[in-house]
Amino acid sequence: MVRRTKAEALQTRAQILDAAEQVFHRKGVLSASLKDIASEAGVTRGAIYWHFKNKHDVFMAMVDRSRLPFDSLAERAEDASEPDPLRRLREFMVFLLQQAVCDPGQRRLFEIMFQKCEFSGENADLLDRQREACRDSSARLARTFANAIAHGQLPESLDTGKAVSWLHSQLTGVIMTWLLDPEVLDLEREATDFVDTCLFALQHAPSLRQRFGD
Amino acid sequence: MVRRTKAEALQTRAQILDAAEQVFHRKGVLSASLKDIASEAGVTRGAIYWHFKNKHDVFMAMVDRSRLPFDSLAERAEDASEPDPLRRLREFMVFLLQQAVCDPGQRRLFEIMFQKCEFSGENADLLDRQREACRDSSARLARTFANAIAHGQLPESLDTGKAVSWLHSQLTGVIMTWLLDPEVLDLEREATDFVDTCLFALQHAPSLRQRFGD
DNA sequence: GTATATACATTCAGTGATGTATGTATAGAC
DNA sequence: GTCTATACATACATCACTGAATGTATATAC
Repeated sequence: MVRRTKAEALQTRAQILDAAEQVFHRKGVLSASLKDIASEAGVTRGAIYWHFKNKHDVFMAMVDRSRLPFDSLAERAEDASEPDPLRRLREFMVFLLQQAVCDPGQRRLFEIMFQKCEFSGENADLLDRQREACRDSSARLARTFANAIAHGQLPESLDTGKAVSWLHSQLTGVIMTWLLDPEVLDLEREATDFVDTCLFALQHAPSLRQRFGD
Repeated sequence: MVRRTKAEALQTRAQILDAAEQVFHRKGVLSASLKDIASEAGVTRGAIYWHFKNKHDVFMAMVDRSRLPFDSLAERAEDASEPDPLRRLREFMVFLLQQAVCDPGQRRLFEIMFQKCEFSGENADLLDRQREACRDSSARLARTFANAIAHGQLPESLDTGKAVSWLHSQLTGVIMTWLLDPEVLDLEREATDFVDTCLFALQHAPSLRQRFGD
């Protein structure tokens, strides 16, 4: 059977990306061959080369496809008319962590990016894109902090730059640590405590305040 | 020229490991070929196959070689007779971060492990070893915390298990974030503030205390 | 209804990497 | 001084993967 309809072709494309996710997760992005992906998807390499330029292209498409559903939540926190931005931020962080635990696809993606991917050669630009995404979310965080400060939920003297990179490190680190050893951490249970600890430090730690010596 | 003396052979071995570190860092562990490493080291693949079984063996040897010099510092913090364990812990953490910034070899190692390595196939056991190392250092941290609690430097109600994994996440995260975007973080300057924020949370955050509901 | 572009499957040549086998000159044991 | 194990270099066979070329049957445009 050949020459599917357009809808079927789109489905084939999606199958390939699903298969790629599985195979990348199982064997690593570089160790995975297009043959592996093809047989996992139930097609031949020809189908992959029809839809994509090469393996790197498949990988990029797979990453792009998972534009996180977090945007809407994050946007509410940085909305200036939001009366309780800190609570939104808390919700967002907890949701992010819970999602990593409960959504297998999300977890697989994290594992691929953190453990099953070599950022070298062609994949090096993936690092650039992560950097950009990181800066984007940092800008959002900064706006959220400003919002919370305006509402008296965070101290005015908070060094927002420091606080942003600090909070970012937190989230990255806890996800990494959990991925490495899920037995030890039990992220699902401790997510709220973890987030609360972060927020507590933001509110009260003197070392996150601005310095006068600068 | 062939058949070097034993000392020269050891030096050749070290050269190969140095070269491997460079090439792994530049091209990624999996993308790097033994030919690359050999020419970087100024030898042929024959020399590598004499000293090592295969590329994976080279990689393992390279990782093992860098048994961190942190042990002595960490040991002092968990020594029960240490009068100021929290200060030792602080010193240790600051030293760790400063080392990541200032020692290029250390930084290269971090970048290789975090960004230039696929933990799949043969490399999967590297993950296991990291997990073990992580558990080891967690046990040390737990002893250090107990020590600090005994000295009244941390609250008795501190949930040490939670605190350990929390602190571990911190360090992992800040190193990852810094590696991803050194421009944004300036870890060298902010290392002490970062550590102080961690310690502050340990001392004061209610969400790191034990719960009665359990 | 025909033509053409589409959505793949199949085949093939080329490439680079690996592991091993072999060559070789010397260090060190005796 | 001879002999053997050592410390490599060189040469070779193999293999998997890639990318492109070709084949082909059918949607779809007209």
